[in-house]
Amino acid sequence: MSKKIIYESPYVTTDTVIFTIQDGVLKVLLIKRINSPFKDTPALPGVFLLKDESTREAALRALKTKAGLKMGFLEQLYTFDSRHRDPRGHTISITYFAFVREDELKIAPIKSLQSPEFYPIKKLPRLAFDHKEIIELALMRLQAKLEYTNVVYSLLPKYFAFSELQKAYEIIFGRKIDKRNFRKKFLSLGLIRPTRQILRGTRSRPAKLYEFKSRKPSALKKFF
Amino acid sequence: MSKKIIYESPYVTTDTVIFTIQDGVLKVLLIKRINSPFKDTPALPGVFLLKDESTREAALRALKTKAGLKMGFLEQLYTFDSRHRDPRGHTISITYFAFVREDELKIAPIKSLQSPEFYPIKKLPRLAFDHKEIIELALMRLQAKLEYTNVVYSLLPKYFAFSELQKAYEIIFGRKIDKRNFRKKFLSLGLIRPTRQILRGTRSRPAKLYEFKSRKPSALKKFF
DNA sequence: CCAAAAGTGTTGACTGTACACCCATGT
DNA sequence: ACATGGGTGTACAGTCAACACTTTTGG
Repeated sequence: MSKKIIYESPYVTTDTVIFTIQDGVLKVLLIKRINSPFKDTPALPGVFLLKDESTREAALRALKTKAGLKMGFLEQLYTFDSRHRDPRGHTISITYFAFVREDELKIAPIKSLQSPEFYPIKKLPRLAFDHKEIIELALMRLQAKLEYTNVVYSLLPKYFAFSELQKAYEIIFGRKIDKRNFRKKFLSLGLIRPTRQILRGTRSRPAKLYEFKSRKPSALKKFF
Repeated sequence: MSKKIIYESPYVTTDTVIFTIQDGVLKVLLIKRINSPFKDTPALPGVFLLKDESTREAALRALKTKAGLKMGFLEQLYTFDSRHRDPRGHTISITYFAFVREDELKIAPIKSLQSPEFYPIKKLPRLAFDHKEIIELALMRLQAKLEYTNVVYSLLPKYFAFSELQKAYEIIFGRKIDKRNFRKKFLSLGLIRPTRQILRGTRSRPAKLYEFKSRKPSALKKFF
């Protein structure tokens, strides 16, 4: 029945890619490693799995203890298991990713913090382990997500101008989009509605503010 | 440096969903478990990971030893880690999936076989662990793959009639497709070319046979 | 000659894309 | 008054879906 299992398990870790937009640039959250291997090298926040801990729980724990970030939703990205990805021995990493709005980026001052910082994705330093590869995959998934789902809402505040929405898309895809076409297309999806709020004080014409009808993830038929 | 790691790792397994089309029906490969838990219950072929074995290698080993199937390509599906998915203790499973053509289904007679059999996906028996959930996810991915990539080639022989191609799509999506529109759309993708081969002996008009220009996986811009 | 599947085009609706000017405010 | 970003419509091209009849063979 519950016979003792004789196989020797590999080490199991999680690593998480947190994206945000800051100063008009897409950034990822990295910490500085305080131990060998790769001491002092930037890396994704990750931890070893504890007994009976799910990988998602472990990922949230890593974000909280190493980066002071309290996240809700995380989506599983991929499991990395190349044989020599960790010099400490056979180690697999179940990776997650998520996006946060700038105004949610309250990094709490905890003692265990490991110099968390957001780095522009265009200018990443040399990273520990295979974390560069993980970030590249996460970026592809982020773009795919924007095309097929309504997840942009997690990058925007409750009330937002159309131009902010468009800018988020432009930053993540790295190209300009036509204003009129974008507005038409996005409105036709029926995901957002105009509000009575108006954004003033911008030394230009005030902008009508919109809000998402729902802030639950849902898949779309077509997008870009 | 290489300090001894003190965390206790969960058990690590792999499970694989192999799809095929047989008798005009989509089927998955299952084995019968020979040990507890879930003794004699159908399950996906899977194994515990060995020391320094990659999860993909382990998945291939499971297919070979438990089902006598020698596979090439496997694609990672998802990592399942619900806390109580395995009564033997904390166990995560990295899952894979693939499709094979009927004529590749040479199940080799190996002593270790565990009654491998293909089951119609519409009439699955009660399965061990969370394997039903795994199969459901794999089916969704299979359908998505057909929409965005050229992977159908792995379900078809080298030379095939257009109607065979269409039937593969109809079976997997579970609905009829218009002959003329399908032909136009698929030809416009430029993935296949007509050959000089002709399929005769069908008591109806002979069919021109086509072949894929390339049998490497590649992503398409648009599809269905 | 009959049954069976192969093969073939047109139309209308919709979707995506390119493109340029006026508007409301802050300074 | 001017600088700044907000807001709007049209026309063309490409794509998708609906739809029915003729052709070629085997039996």
